[in-house]
Amino acid sequence: MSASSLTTGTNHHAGAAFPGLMVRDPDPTGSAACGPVADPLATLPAHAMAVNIEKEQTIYAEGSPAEFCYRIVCGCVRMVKLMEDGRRQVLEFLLPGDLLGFDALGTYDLSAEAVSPVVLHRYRRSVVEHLADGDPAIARRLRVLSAAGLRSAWERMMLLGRKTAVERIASFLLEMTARMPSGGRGGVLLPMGRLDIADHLGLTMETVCRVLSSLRQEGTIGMDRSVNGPQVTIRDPAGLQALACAARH
Amino acid sequence: MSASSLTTGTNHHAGAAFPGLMVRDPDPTGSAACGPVADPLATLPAHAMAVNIEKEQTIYAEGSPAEFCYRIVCGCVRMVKLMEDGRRQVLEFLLPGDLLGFDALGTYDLSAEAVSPVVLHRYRRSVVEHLADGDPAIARRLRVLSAAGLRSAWERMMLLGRKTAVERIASFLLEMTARMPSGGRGGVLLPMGRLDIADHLGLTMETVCRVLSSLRQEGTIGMDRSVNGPQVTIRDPAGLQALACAARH
DNA sequence: CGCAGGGTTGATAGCCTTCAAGGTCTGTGG
DNA sequence: CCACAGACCTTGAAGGCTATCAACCCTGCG
Repeated sequence: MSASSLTTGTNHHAGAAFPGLMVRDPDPTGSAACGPVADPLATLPAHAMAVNIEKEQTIYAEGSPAEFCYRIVCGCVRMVKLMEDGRRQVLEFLLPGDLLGFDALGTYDLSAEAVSPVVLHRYRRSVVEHLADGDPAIARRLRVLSAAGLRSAWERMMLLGRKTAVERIASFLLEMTARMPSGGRGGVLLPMGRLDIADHLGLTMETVCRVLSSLRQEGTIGMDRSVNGPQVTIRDPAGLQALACAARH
Repeated sequence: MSASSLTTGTNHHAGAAFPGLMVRDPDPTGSAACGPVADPLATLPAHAMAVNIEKEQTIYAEGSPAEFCYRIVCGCVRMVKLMEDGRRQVLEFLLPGDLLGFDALGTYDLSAEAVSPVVLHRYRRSVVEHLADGDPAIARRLRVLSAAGLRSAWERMMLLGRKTAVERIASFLLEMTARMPSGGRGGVLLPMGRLDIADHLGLTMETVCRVLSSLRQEGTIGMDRSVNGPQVTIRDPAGLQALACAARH
């Protein structure tokens, strides 16, 4: 939204286009925005190297040295944390335009895995750090990105700590429709499976299924089987919105 | 003058003048640390203004314009998010040495409230931003702080999404003992009430009580009533550690 | 056609919440 | 000194929400 030049082409892989760093970005300049300003990170792509990742493959693993950071060109990535026990938490899903690894600190603290086939631009972290040292605007931009990450983490902590299953699913669907390219109107094509959604929302696969089914029966959403996976359609956005926040009995 | 002047007031681990935005800070210099390096933020206190806050008073409210940021000199602060519904999530507790508001973006996204009487150093955010623009080391330091905040947020999301009540309490006690000044050995004096703990861990007050009671009966912890509140003593750290991670069935 | 993987639905159990009552300590005033 | 109110904490009993276990469906594929 903020960088309109980006969203013009649906599949912005056209070499010249340099999309902004994050899909939703409250304030690209960090403060006192006055009209459309060039993204300080626009020079970054000059240092990029394209990388293709197959579905279900690991981009980087928790604990490994953080040498690179990435920008997603297309596809969907999940950020994962595991317990020895096997329990899993998907901390977030990343979509085209999102950045990953920019906030690493020596080693990665999360694993990054491809939910679908993914195309990335890869940058050397040392290069990015060097650029930031030389340009306060870039440094500021990186701080803004981290701050945005913190905000979304806090929002999700509220979801995990205090919301019911129905509220979590409703919130998730609304968030995804807002972030997905085709999210303008009804349909969302969720690239991730039920288990990924469950591990993202602190639920089980079965509960996710049950809630989705009941939402469909109530007419709040629709579910079809598209060619490349299950498609969810929002039939009653207002209803979903109501469920997402205030749905305690 | 120097950073040490800040920490003198509180018995805080020496050297770590600025333990992460929220918690501990793995690598103060950002990367390639070679021995003890002066904290880039050491010059900050020159711009500080001391502020006293009474117990249960609000330092700043969610949604209000973010004009200031703070460093805690002594006392305990809780960062809170509310739903219209009244449900509450305590996203984190901040202790002496911790920073708050440095990651704000126009407006505060969380409320900051004093759990106990609190003394703060207050900085104007515009000043901090200006300093960061002029000194890459400071800018880098701020990025490291945000990254540390993200890590602790991810850790807590795992806790909220996937851990049982016993595991949450055990994790919480261990984290607090590690962070509290007197945490070297057995006892921790928890400054916050049961309800705050519950809202931090995504539980109810009653569940917190029950789990603490059962831990006491098992001899894992001890509970005494000190002059300024309930005191928890860790009698079996290894046992707690075991409960914190693997306690399913 | 059989198989494998993901998704859906059902029955039961368990963890935690909810509702409720009792307990302990502190401070205040008679 | 004692009574009493109030805040906070603790414990008990019942119920609900979600997990667990299990079966079944559906699609794609060899």
